[in-house]
Amino acid sequence: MILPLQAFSSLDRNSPVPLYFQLSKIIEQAILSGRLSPGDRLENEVSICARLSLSRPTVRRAIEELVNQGLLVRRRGLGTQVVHGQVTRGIELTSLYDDLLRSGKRPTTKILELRKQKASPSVAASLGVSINEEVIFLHRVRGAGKTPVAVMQNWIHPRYENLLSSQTELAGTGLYQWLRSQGAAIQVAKQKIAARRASPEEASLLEIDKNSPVLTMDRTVFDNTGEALECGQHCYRTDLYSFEFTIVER
Amino acid sequence: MILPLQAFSSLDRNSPVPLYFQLSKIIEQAILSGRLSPGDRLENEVSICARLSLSRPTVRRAIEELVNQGLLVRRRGLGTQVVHGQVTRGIELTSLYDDLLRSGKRPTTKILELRKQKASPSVAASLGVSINEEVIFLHRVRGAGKTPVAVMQNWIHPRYENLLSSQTELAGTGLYQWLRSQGAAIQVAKQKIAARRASPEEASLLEIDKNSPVLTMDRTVFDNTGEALECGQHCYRTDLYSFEFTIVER
DNA sequence: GAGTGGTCTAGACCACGCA
DNA sequence: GCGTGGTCTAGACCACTCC
Repeated sequence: MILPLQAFSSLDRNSPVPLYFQLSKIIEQAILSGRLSPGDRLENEVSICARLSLSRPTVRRAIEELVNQGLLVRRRGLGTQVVHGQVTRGIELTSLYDDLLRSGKRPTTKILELRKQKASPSVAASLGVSINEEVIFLHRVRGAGKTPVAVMQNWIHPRYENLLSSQTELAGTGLYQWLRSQGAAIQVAKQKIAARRASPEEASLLEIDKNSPVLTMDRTVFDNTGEALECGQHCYRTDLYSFEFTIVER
Repeated sequence: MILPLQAFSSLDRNSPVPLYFQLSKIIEQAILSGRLSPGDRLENEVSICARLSLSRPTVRRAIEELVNQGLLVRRRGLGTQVVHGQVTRGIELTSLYDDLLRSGKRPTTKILELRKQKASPSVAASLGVSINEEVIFLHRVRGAGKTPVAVMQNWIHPRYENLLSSQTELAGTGLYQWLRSQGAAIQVAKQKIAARRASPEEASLLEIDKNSPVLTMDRTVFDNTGEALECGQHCYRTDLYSFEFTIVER
């Protein structure tokens, strides 16, 4: 099966959106909508170039995006095919707030603490500040509707000090959304996912039995200058949250 | 600080290894070895091109690899810099066996079951076979030295039927290593990480208390034809295992 | 031999950040 | 205005797979 011509009518060469990105989204849409099914072969690169009057590097880059997302596989001499299996979003740099929104839940936030705090050695190391320098400490319970989902502790770099007076915005959005609104260009995150028993305090906040298992994520986030923005320790109810993602062999 | 010239002496234009890959490894090595420190600026692209007699797309591709690994960040008009923070390997398509080896442990395997089994509805869906078609079922305990680390159940596509007579090789290597030795080109994996209480059987196999938390991973692996190779449900001791990785905003 | 993706070149022009 | 990365072109040659 071949990607139908009709799908390509919408390339806009005057758009600020790069051509490779437009094309990538068009093909992605063809896959997600089912017009291209698992196992189907994509039209070959050279032919796409000809039909769309694009150069081959541009077309290759569009396809590459989807290969890196795990939607397509390429084999030299054979062609490009749609991967089988359910489509799963990769882990992206989103906050739990966005995740809940996307899955149709109504995200809620209870801010337990928002204050300055001297950096512990581990927080100082993560954020690249001196030990005992003051950083912003944020302690929240995130929920879906009336159900608590996660207890989150974040330590934010002191250059975002005005977070201290933004409690209201913070309650209505995610931390990342707020950081972006401050001009931060979030780019890289290093994270660790593990599990343990809930502490008594966590159990009570999450409304689960003492000693229940919780899923934990420790994460440090960097911006496009390569400097740390914030680090956090989060713990999630195991009955309401898990991490799904796709990895691709390079 | 500028990447020193000397580092570039080793480009081999006759090697089958692509130039962009060679260059990428050279820069990566400069970062990992500390010759380039977090915050350091990389020499600009055009100048690298000139010095190495490479075209700009080739140099860009090399740098791009490292940006996608979260080692570098680029800013238009400003340059390319090394990201702060510890370097963490991304999650790769490796088996627990490889993970243990890399961290200096001595991986052990106890195979509990290796036999044909009719596919359950969910296994059939994952592997893309008919319900009740026979697949290969593999049940193992993986350990480090004498300590059990994970209980792993895998269901392998019936086209790898000769796994049934490879119990010995399997005990000494990882499943993925065996699959590759059969010509499988593992390419994409879709996985879910979660946590729950251990079942009584799991607790006994992992030598942990009943109801202890375990970290779980469900994974389906696809080859370069886009077809499923195997799917598995694994559960890990939380005191011995966690998942670390880096994600990059696209 | 024909068809496919993989690598590479040598440019071009643009958008952005800064002085 | 200048230097940086971001996008794009129009080719070239190669490696692999299948017939």
